[in-house]
Amino acid sequence: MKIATWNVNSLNVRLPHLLEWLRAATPDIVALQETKLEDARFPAAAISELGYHCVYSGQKTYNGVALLSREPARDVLTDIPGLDDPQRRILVATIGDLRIVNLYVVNGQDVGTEKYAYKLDWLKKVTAFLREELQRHPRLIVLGDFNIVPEDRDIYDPEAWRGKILCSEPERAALQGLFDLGLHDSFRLFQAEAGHYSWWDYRQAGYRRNLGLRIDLILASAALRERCRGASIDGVPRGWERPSDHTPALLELSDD
DNA sequence: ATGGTAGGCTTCCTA
Repeated sequence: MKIATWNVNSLNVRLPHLLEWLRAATPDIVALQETKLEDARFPAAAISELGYHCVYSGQKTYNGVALLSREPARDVLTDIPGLDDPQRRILVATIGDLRIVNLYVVNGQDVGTEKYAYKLDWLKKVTAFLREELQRHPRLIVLGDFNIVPEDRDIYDPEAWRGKILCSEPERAALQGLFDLGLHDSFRLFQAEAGHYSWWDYRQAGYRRNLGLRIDLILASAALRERCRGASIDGVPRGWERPSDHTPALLELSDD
């Protein structure tokens, strides 16, 4: 089965891209971020026509997460213990025999700002939740827009970004905290090369110049590691007209 | 140090 994550940067604008990509890529589970839609405006009908069930947690203008799946989602959570957050950034559900956690991690704006402190606090609380969730659900997938560059090989110019937002040591330490729970960056189970990216800034012709970052990740728990068959980034949608600034990341998992 | 582009219901905020 294929599991994917994609920050669509407005599902209202990107719905045609999403539908085209679903037809082409035929994923079984898709986590979306930055839908920027209130739940009443979620385009469930258009998506269900392609054979997907939808659950979503959205808000006007900002944030918003959704899960699309061939099988219906069960035991859905939009809020987690210890994190009282009006921002819609988390969606947890059981799909088949997998527990899925879709995250739109806080961007953090700039190191040292209020939003940066919120990012680190948010990550601390989500990590505590995931530690518990792994006890309840060993077959756990945590995926989404992490807004953290894991390593120097995941960014076009590591020296220019050293210590900056998305690359700072406290952010990388927070991501390492997730790895320490036994969650594996599935892309790196299959690909060691530098130069594979999932996001390019709209500004300064970032995509044309390939000034990319790999910040969209699919983490697989230790119990799922043996079922991982391949991981990839589908760069095609980033090249379409009026694209999201992110492109989808994928994980292929065997059925058992 | 700043600004560049994109999306939203906006005369700026977020990324």
